[in-house]
Amino acid sequence: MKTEFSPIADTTRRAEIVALLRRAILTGQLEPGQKLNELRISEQMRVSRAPLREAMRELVQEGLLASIPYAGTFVVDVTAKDIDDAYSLNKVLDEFAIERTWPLRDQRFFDEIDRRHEAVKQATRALDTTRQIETALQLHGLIYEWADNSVLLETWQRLTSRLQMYFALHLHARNEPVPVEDMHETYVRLMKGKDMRAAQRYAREHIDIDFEELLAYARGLEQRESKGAKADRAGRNNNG
Amino acid sequence: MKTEFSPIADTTRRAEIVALLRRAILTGQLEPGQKLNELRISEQMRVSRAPLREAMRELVQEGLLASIPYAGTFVVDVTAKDIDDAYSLNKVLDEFAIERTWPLRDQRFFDEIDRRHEAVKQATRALDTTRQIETALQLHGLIYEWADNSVLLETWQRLTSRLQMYFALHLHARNEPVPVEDMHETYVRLMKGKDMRAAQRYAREHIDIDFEELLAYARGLEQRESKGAKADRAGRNNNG
DNA sequence: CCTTGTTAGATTGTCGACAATCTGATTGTC
DNA sequence: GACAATCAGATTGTCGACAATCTAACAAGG
Repeated sequence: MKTEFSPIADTTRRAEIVALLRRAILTGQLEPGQKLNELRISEQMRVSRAPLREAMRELVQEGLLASIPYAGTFVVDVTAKDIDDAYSLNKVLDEFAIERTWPLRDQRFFDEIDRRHEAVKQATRALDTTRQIETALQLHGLIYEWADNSVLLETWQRLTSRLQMYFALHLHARNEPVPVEDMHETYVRLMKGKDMRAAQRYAREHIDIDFEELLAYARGLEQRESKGAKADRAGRNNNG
Repeated sequence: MKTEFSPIADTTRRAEIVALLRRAILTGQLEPGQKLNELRISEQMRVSRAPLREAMRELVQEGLLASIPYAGTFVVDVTAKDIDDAYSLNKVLDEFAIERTWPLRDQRFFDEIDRRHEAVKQATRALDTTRQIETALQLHGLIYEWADNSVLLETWQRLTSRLQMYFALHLHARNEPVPVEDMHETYVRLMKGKDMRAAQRYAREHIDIDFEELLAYARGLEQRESKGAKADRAGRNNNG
């Protein structure tokens, strides 16, 4: 037989802790700048500190946490500039991803983009903001998964996770009804069409719309100078 | 007084272990696919396994190691496609980095680019291949440091470290005299000039030259299927 | 009042030992 | 001889305890 098996699930506590913490950060359960007390968390999770600490090191490298030796590990405090940086880079990467994906589109691609689009619409109807963000990013991520470039995909995933965190926080703070209109209809149609340039152009503008409001919100928070921000700056000194 | 102090050095064993391992991988002391035995390494370094394991988790997220639960942690086995992926992405990023750096160039920039160029020339004269790679990448990295985009810089650093590893391995394997000619003269001149498009164009071609040979070498190794390659594929399953 | 030295408590970093899992050889069965 | 079951050794994952370091409160001195 020629059945395809996907890799088996990670069965280490470490992996589960990583997943738990990541989700907590990305959904805004853990706020930016907040300190993570190892003993407290390990007791809550009924785990020793060893796997917890290893999990935290992973998340530090992933860019979601920042640590200062002997002081603690904190949820990163993303500044408006970080958002802006990610946003401008995203525009460039999108263009590249679409270019690479374009000749590789096939029926499976079309089915998948429809499936993800459907997921967004469903979350929108259900007024589930968190899920809406998640599905929208997954829809957007398809071009990165399809571009057949592992480094590009990895880059986008890193970029994305931090954006998701801020999107979630943003909506959580405003706590207003989700726009019911579907902004992705055009995007999907263009990605299935024949004009690559048009798709690239629209992706750029599409990003603009999504980020505009987020940026304004982030700038509004700029006065706060939490400990997480300091950790973010001090944490990365790989440039010896 | 108004003296500026740089952050104090990390004084944890973990940080030193990370630096040690990273250097060993980037210089080719540790070969791709090689398994890292925790007990053996911890005894050699005279540390316990706890900080060593934490250090290894960091390097896994950094993309230099890959781990399989209960099987081990391995030096990543970069394939020709990985190189190709990184190379094509690098072209896009270079264009972006130059665009962002361009209006920010000042006297300090010119001084710094000269300094780094000088370091390359010195390493070339000294026939120190490892140092030559290191300095060349640092010269190239200036546009990323100057572009004032933290996400971009981070992306480039990740990209770079894997390339450095393979460059080192490549030269180590061939063990032939270093080209004495200076390929960076034109690049530096253009980066100091007034024509941004020309600089971008040259950067593209410059990358082409650097990577051409490396890619051919990597393709030649493609027959080998070591355990590290499997680990590389199995290690990343963040797409739930 | 401000600064400096001291100290107790809390938290992070590290260690050595134990449990869980994998690998490869060995044995027994057909 | 081929194959499955078993077992011993090695290696990774996890635990609980101890050491190193930080923080904040307090006292002493100017």
